[in-house]
Amino acid sequence: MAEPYNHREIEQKWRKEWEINPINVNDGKKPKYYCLDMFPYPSGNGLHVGHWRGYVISDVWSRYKMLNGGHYIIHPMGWDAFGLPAENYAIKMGVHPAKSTAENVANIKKQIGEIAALYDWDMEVNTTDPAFYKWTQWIFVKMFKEGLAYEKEMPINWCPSCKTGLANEEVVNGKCERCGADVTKKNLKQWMLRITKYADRLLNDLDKLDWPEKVKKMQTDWIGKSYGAEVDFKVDGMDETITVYTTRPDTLYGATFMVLAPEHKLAAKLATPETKEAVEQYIYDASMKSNVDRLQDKEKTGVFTGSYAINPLNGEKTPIWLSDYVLADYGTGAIMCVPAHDDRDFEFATKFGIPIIQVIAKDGKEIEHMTEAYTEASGTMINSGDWNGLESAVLKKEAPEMIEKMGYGRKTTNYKLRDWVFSRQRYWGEPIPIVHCEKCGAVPVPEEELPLLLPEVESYQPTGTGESPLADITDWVNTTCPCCGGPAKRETNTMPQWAGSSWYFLRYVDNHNDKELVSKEKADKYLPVDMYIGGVEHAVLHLLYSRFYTKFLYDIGVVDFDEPFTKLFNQGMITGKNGIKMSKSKGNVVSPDDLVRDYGCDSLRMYELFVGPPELDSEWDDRGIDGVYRFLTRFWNLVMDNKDTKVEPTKELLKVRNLLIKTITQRLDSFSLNTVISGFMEYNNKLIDMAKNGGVDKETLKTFVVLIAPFAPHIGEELWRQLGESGSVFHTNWPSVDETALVDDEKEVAVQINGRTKTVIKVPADIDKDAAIAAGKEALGSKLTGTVVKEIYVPGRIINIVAKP
RNA sequence: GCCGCAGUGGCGGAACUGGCAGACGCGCAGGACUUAAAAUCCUGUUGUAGCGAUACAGUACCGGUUCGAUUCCGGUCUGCGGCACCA
Repeated sequence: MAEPYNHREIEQKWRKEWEINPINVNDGKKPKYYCLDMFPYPSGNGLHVGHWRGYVISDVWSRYKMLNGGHYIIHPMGWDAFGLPAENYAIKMGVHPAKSTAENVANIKKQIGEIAALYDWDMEVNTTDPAFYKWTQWIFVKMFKEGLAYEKEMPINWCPSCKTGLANEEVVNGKCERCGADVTKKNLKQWMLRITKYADRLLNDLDKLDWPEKVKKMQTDWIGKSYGAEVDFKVDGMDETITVYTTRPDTLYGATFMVLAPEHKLAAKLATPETKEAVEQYIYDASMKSNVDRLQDKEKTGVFTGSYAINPLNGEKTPIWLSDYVLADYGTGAIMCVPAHDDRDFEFATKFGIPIIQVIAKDGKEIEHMTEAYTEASGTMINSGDWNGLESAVLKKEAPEMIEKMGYGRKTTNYKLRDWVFSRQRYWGEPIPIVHCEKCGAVPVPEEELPLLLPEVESYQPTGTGESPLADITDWVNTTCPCCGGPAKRETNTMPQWAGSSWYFLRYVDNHNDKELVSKEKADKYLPVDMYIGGVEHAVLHLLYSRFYTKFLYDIGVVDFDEPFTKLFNQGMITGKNGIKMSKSKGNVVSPDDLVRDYGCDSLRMYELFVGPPELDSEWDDRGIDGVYRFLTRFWNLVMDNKDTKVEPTKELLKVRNLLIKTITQRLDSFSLNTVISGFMEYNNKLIDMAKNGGVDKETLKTFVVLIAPFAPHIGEELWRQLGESGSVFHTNWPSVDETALVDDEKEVAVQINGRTKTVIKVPADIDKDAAIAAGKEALGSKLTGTVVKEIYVPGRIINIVAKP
């Protein structure tokens, strides 16, 4: 009897051995494969089984790429360590965030070590390391010089709990993405990044990415490109023009009123003496509303300014209203309203008694009593002067140009994407490297003076006034202007957490370079990322920002690719019972540490994958790991009991071996990792059975060991040696399928009557249809009654006899 | 409200391109081994009827296409995710 499976001993043994003789080495000849995990925020809570899953997936994939293709694997790990949680922790405990961050990093690094992943810790980066954020600041300076970073005073999203401004992407349902507090508006001078300049490229280049369609669609929707026209309306009796944006210029004849956002610059000016008071009151009320109030208001409100705009097409006077359903910062902040063909305009017109003119015939006619807007762009134009009789769908496309030719406006496009609010009024972030000089304005810190170090501070407490805690450090704030040498003040806002994570993946491959962000040579050799693995929650935040940064760095010649992540895989979340997200406060966090101790790393790795399809959320159930552990024990026994086998491979054994290779490889390639594990179990059962009845051959056992090695590296390596091999199992080649071994002489075919299976028979693989049908009928015997009307034979699968009684 | 994804045994889930529904695992039941328990091994496990081979029903619901539908089409319900007055 061979020795029993002792996971602790084996795992310790190989962990040590791999440390001395690393298996993933760059000999300069092997092709590279860059497999990247989204780097974690080093939280004090440590890792739970959900974090593990992503890291296991990427490690399995890395090891597979190493075996199948002989790649040198770039598989780094680092720390996204700036940001609010560390700062809040520091405030609470009175400890410097740098200190708590360092402790957390050490702890999580130890936990990650338990996964036995191939991480190359020589490549490690930390966004809070001055040697790293030097380049985060450098990118900002470059953006400033290119006109992509600019200052602007405007009402921004403000989280009253985090006491900082937020980017649009960080506001979810009117609430702060981080803490869930209701987001309000605040007027602040902010640094902005002109991401909108890249809107078209960010949209179009999605086509060349091997990403989940879901994420591409989310980015497409977020960018929100629309096609339409700007139309100029003259204000009656005033020397003013109001420009509106519309995607439905075909309905221009149906515009019966116009609405301006209360923030529109003409809003107050349009008031007449009679309406002045009401208009000013409305503008004031709107300015007091928070995002959440605006979202919760179901009923439309508005006020008539007393002025009229002239529809350029027919000269009609249309009343100008103000309403907060029109957004100030989209399009021109003013819209033409066609109540007959727009739901919102219909609601508004109905409430305030404004005429409704139908200009597109529905089902060929004019509706007598309109109860809702007809929003389809299909039907013939009516009540539309020269445009009568045209098709709405055609006109919708052609109208922008027609309007442009007539001189009433121009063809244009619009985006939902807004520029990126980049200032945070918090301590724990990269200082924005700008100096404000009264004479020279905003001046960047000279590149050779970077990094601009984050100074020590007495209190990290956010001030809540819109100023960063850095503003209190007068001897840091007061400086000289790099431009004129006169007295000047430093920018005291810091960058958002996304700043470092938008480009960190470039730095891993050249993390000690203090002359360049990344050297040309290394960038060419090792970048971009071939496979990026992480949660879907970053679909429009981190993943959009990273694409923007990469495109910018491409434009200024730092890298010669303009998309950072060729392939993306989003793993699902591991949740507690009933799909509840694992969190400390819910008390449902499952720690991997105990499971590793009791079952071993290999078992936990496999179980992480076995719980469900990797792209879907899965509920964690501790009990299931027993099944994987039993499987590994049985597999261990199978190999150990037969390691000295002298059995020659039979035809049957060859077939099983090649089917195993084929099944596992196919499922791996399609990322169906849960069924890879069930496949292993199935073939393990089969081989145990064959071992008892006639035995198994050594080559089949070796093959199995190679296939399982990426999933259970320790047991794989140990059994590989037990089978008499001297080198590492990871330096061998992924086995290939011998198709000739899979050719059958006989096939099992289901015999059906009217599509219902009655029996299964064996037929020669090359049998022809008539013979197959005859064999099927014979097998059915007396079960086949009535008149046969049709006979179907699908080679190797089905014989179906269609009979009528 | 709009867009996307999903709905299969007691549970997690499988089923390649329309071809034997429920692989694999958990749990459960029975048995073997044991003084006993744990571990391990064997057998069974969608429902209904039957001792039984077997028959019928069955992939959220209603309908359609097809020799044949978990898979394709139309409609309904439920759950999850994204967006949310974007003109």
